[in-house]
Amino acid sequence: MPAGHPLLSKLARTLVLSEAEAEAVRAIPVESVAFKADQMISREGDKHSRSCLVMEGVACTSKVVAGGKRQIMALHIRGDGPDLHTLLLKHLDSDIWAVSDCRLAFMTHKDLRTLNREHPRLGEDLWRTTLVEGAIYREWMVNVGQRQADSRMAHLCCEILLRSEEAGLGQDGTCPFPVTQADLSEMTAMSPVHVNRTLQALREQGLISFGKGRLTIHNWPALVTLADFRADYLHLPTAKAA
Amino acid sequence: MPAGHPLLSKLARTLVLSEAEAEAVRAIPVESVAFKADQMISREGDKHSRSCLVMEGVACTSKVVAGGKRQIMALHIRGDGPDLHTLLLKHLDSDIWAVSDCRLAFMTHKDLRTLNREHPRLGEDLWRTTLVEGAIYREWMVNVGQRQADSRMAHLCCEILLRSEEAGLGQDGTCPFPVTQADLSEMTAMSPVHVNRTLQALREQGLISFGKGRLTIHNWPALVTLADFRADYLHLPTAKAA
DNA sequence: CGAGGGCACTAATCTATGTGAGTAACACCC
DNA sequence: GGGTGTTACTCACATAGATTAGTGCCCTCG
Repeated sequence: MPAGHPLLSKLARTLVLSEAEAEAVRAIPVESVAFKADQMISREGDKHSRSCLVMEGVACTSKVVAGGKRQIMALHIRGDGPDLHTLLLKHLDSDIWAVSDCRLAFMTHKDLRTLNREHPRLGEDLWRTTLVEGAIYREWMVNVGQRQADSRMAHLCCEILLRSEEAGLGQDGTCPFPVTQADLSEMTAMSPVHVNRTLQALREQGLISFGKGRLTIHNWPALVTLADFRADYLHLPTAKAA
Repeated sequence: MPAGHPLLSKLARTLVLSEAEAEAVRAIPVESVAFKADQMISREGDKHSRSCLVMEGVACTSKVVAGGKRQIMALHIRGDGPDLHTLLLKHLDSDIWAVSDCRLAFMTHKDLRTLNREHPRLGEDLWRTTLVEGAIYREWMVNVGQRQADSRMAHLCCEILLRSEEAGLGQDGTCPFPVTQADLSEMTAMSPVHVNRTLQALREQGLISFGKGRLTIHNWPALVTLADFRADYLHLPTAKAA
């Protein structure tokens, strides 16, 4: 995250802050913590007194089922709040992991509640953020439940690029995407082998390249068509449509 | 919904309201509208100036993908707010349908915003509601992505019973569940044929009965085990554990 | 600079679940 | 009270994708 308070950068994406509001945000102390790839950040059942914002790298929310299989339900990039909901929900119902090396900014619930009380407009934007997350969950469910492997993977790529651009991380059809094929398999609910086949198919069609922690989309319109992608569910302020 | 203001009954599930709070809620005008089974309630892209609460029957949130296949992402029973998020999100990103005949209570965003402003504690509970919904989306994603057909169906049954009990609709292992097998197939992302096979297997094992708009669970512990069901994600105030 | 560990990738085989094409049992309606 | 629509249910067969068991390429670290 560029210099400045991480929460400030996040809010400034959708809001124009008054000086008083900006000051209130800057007053919130932040502890920045680094995590290595595949390190657990929080565990299901944890009771939190702080929430965090992703500053660098990629984190995820996941769950493991009885048989040991794991589903990644959400990917968190710069500006996302993986556990904002613990502000109001007593315990965490999923695990949170670092997917790549990453750095998180922790703020206390107490401070966030005070902000919410004294600057309801900002609290509302935080609430809005959690609602957009919900919209993304819905779309991922559609993806996992109904789309074929190639569309499914294509859809994920479209989303990642748009969200990265929104976070100021990507442009011109390319963005950082430091995840392994095994990670992709847990996001898309396919086997790692099939992820590999599918990526190759997309590559051979000249739609994307993926590797070395980076995703590049070569033919956005074709990918969007294959993916059956409509960006409305991301509720982006900047309406990059086609 | 029993007599009284629908929003009042909903909030009273988790909160003890002061007389002033209760009065503020009762002051909100409600329009009650009936829908027939399979009638669309709202369409993707709609811009709302009102939100609703389910009073009777079952509604769902769903999306249709390019090939025409449909995923039901959420089921809404008495007390649920299928489109509460339109309070802060400009447009709807999914369709909302009546699954069975149902009755909804509509309130204007204006009134809800006023309530939120003047009684932040109540607004917070509404926010909390949307966060629980998010937790349910996460669990459904795990269900659709990782669990086998029988566990998947079992998990859905466990959730429905617990949520129905919480809504005051079911008890002693039985609750109304007015959905068809085709509906179930769209919730679980399996084919209708396979839903039928799976239900029969669960019946033969003496775990559940389902039919005539009603679900009965005969062996809760066994079903919970098969389903790999842990209720924590529902964030119920009454902690019915095992 | 050589060894070990990830990770991408491949190939052969298997299986859970989908598909298509029906029949049977009701419920509603004219 | 027979026609029509809806839902449950069956069977035979097809297939997308899982599984298992690898190989080989880097990168890193000692």
